[in-house]
Amino acid sequence: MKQSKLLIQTLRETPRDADVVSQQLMMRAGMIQKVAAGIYSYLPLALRSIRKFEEITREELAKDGCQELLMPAVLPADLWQESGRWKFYGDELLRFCDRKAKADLAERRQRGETPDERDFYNFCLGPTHEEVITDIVRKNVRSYKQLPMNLFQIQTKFRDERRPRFGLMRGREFTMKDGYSFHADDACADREYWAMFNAYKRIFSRLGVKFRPVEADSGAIGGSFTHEFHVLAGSGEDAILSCDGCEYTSNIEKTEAPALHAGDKGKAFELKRDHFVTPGVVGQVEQAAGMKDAEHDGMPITQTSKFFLYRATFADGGTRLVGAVLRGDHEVNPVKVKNLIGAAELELMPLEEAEALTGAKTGFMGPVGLQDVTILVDRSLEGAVNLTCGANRTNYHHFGLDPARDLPGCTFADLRMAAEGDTCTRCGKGNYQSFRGIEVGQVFKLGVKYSKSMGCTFLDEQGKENPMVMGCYGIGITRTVAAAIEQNYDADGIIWPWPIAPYQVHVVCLDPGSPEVASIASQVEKDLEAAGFEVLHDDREGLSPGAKFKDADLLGFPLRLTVGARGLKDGIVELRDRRTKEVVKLKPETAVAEVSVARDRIMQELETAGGR
RNA sequence: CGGGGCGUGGCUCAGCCUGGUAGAGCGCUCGGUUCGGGACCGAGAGGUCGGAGGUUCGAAUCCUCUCGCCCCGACCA
Repeated sequence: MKQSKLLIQTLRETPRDADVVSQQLMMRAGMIQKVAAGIYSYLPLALRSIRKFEEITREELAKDGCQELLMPAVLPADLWQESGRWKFYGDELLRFCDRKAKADLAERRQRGETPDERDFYNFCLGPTHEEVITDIVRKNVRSYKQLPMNLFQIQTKFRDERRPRFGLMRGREFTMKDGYSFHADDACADREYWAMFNAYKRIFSRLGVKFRPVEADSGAIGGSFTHEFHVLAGSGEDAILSCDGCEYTSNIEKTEAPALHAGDKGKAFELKRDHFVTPGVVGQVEQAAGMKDAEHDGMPITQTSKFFLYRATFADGGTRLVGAVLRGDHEVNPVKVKNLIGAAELELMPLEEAEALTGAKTGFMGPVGLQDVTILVDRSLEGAVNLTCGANRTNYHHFGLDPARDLPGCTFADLRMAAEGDTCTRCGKGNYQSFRGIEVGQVFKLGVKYSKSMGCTFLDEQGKENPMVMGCYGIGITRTVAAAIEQNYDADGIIWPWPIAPYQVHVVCLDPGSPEVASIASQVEKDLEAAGFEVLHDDREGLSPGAKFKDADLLGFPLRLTVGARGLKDGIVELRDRRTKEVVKLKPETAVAEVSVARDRIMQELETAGGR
């Protein structure tokens, strides 16, 4: 491909509205162009990478017998009502109405009525396709003999994100591989789950990025278990903890926190209800230092406690107040609190309300004596005595708290945000290490949630009707391509992993005005293409060598082959590795052989550097 | 949705406070000199200053409303 004919405009400066590296580089490299917030055109270079990753995905899924199909992006409301999600999905579901519903709406308005327009929405843009696939399967599959079945599609999805950002990483429109499996029983669904887990490991390994499968939170009503696949990158939005002694790797939202020693486990004092006057003491550090009496001159921070008030909302619409008690230097993990009580939503109580409820300013709230509040205590405080806590009276703290004694009916559980350095709860030997990750895939055991609500059943060997057990498996295709850049770039531009590079070799001709040089460059281009390499030939005239090199670095193809009059005087061209910047001088006739050697070396490095 | 910021040639920005001929750099076109890490000279093309209304003799500039975009928070491939 001749670069002079390629649709591309590189930018020297970073567009102002690009905020993450992948977006900045893709825009500067002329790969994507923004059309609206979170909505992008994929220009030729970007599309090549996207297609390559799709192909890797297809090939690996085919090995597990998955079948590709394609469902519509525009979906009728009926199906979503059947699963119940029309009501619960929220504003991320972009809903609209067709001409018939519009006419109905207009007619009602004509009659002087003021109907709610939302009641007339009868279509949506699909953010995910459980409903449609379940509908297809229930219509076409009736017998256990046809199961299991694993179906997938690669399709443009739309989610009306509250805040689209980060370019392709969190767009509103994006390309996703979504797969769904159907099974006669749980055991079979579990086997498929692990088959997909392994397929995903193969897919991301082939991609050539560092990644981790991590145990994730499946939510209170979610399936029984789930793994997320994360590309490791400093700019990732998710925190991951990974044990350095075993395989346990999990999203910090879910990571089990070990119980740590807390408080004084010796002789218990009475809860001193006469309060310690602690004016101006809000933080735990001051609280610990401020606890003084005849026998104590301050305390360790591990003997203080902190308290959070939440309002939990349940699926049935009911609400409940929940108080969480943790050691003073620990962080609360709201996801654990939410899952423990089985809430659908959990929100930190607004400060004014919490102050009204407890009768104390922030910093002086505590769990003792609160009515109608479910009290949860982190398990690190189990057995602890002589803790301090807010006294629910401004400028006062209690001293001598024993949760088991002073908080009747409280529940001890793991409420804490695990932290780097904590001892692993699985092996008990290693310590957690922390990483940042970009979630690019998820495998999820759905169970019978959709098959039950939508009547997706089969006849078993006894002729008895059963709901199918389902699993679902997603990969954010466009996000993954962006994530690969987030992980692989330098000050000069992108460093493409070989398997998804738009082109593999960039032939840069420095003197296209010279017929001899131009013809050798074209010959090298032809030779490489004939050998199966994908080549972009920078044949543009009138640009200085520096400008061409800058562009080549920005585009970031793995290998650059420089063809210039200077080198050809000595009969050589130069092959440069984008990542290592190493240069090999070679004769043009040996280009194919040398490029092959370089490719083999790069692929070898990818294999050793990948995920585990 | 709450809080903050920004909309001026394709890109980055100045001009706005204090109203009076719409600017610079990059990119693009043409000519010339250059030519191994974003060269130089000259000549060009390209903008209803996000939109609507208002104040004024006169608005990119002041006022009102609106739309879009970006950042920070609660949600997610």
